[in-house]
Amino acid sequence: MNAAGRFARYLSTNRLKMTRTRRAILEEILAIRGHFTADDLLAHFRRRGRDVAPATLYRTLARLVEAGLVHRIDMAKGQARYEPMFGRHHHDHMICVSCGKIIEFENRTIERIQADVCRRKRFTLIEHTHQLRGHCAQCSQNGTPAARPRGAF
Amino acid sequence: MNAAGRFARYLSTNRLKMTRTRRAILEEILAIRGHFTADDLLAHFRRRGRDVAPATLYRTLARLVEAGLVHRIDMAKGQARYEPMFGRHHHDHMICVSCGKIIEFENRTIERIQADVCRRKRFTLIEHTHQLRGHCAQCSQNGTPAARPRGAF
DNA sequence: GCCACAATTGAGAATGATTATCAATTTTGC
DNA sequence: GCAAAATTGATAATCATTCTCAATTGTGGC
Repeated sequence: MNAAGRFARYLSTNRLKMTRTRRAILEEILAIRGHFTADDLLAHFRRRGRDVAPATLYRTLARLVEAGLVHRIDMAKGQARYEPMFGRHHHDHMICVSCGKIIEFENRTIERIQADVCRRKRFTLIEHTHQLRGHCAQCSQNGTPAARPRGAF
Repeated sequence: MNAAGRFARYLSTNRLKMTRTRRAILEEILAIRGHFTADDLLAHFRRRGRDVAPATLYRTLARLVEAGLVHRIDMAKGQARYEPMFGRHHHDHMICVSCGKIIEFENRTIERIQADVCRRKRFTLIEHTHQLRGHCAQCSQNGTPAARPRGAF
């Protein structure tokens, strides 16, 4: 089933409604197709004359995350990032602290070990975050002294 | 060298000063010896009559983190946790979403694969976060329906 | 297709952890 | 002991996100 269909199903299952605004937000996300912030989306809408209230956008993003159609990446500070998860499988992120680029990676072995660790501790895993922060290839090459964290000497 | 000594060294290296307040904060952390929030520390001080301004505490915690003596655990929401790192090596965390308990784990294989992944992508790793969220042994056993995330059906 | 009712929206206020500001105070190298 | 530089604390500011609530919009049942 496509994204809109899955969202519709999720909504009706939870006695929620498929509204014009929700449809528009989902379409916008399909169009962006990368990592984005709530503000990115709001800007897109503003540029197109269609104005969506921040509160509404945040609410809809929360529903999309619940529905499993969008994934939220909590950053240590600043705005959270979101990414569509339509027909994609789980992956984790490397975040460049100088240019902000997000690089995806996935590793089945890590996931497997992680599951083992949980089993051993009788921990029922719901979700996990695995973020690597550092400098991407370009930024390490160019040297970015300004981005070197304080106290790293 | 002990924690106070290492902090003193870090401070003088960076032209910072070892003050009465900083010493008190470090001592308090040594006494707590587990995971704690900034508010936990503030409460401890208040209870003892010694009042420390939140701004000062946050500043000092930042310095301790920079000095590598304390580790900051960024939570998806709410206050950050801190933990002393005096003579401990790196580990990651399982966080119980119903009782808030933090369980530590460490796995050399995961760390090694992680380093491999970075090398392959020419990514210069500075730090990483690996958090597993779910229910701890006690909470899974007791059943905690209230904590079941929305949309998990 | 209409209706009643529950869900949604938007505007704006509120939240809450953390950071910035700045005058008064404390450290420290010399 | 002094001067310069760093720190403190009180308070205001930040800022992403959530809450509130009245007005509007979908929807299941008829």
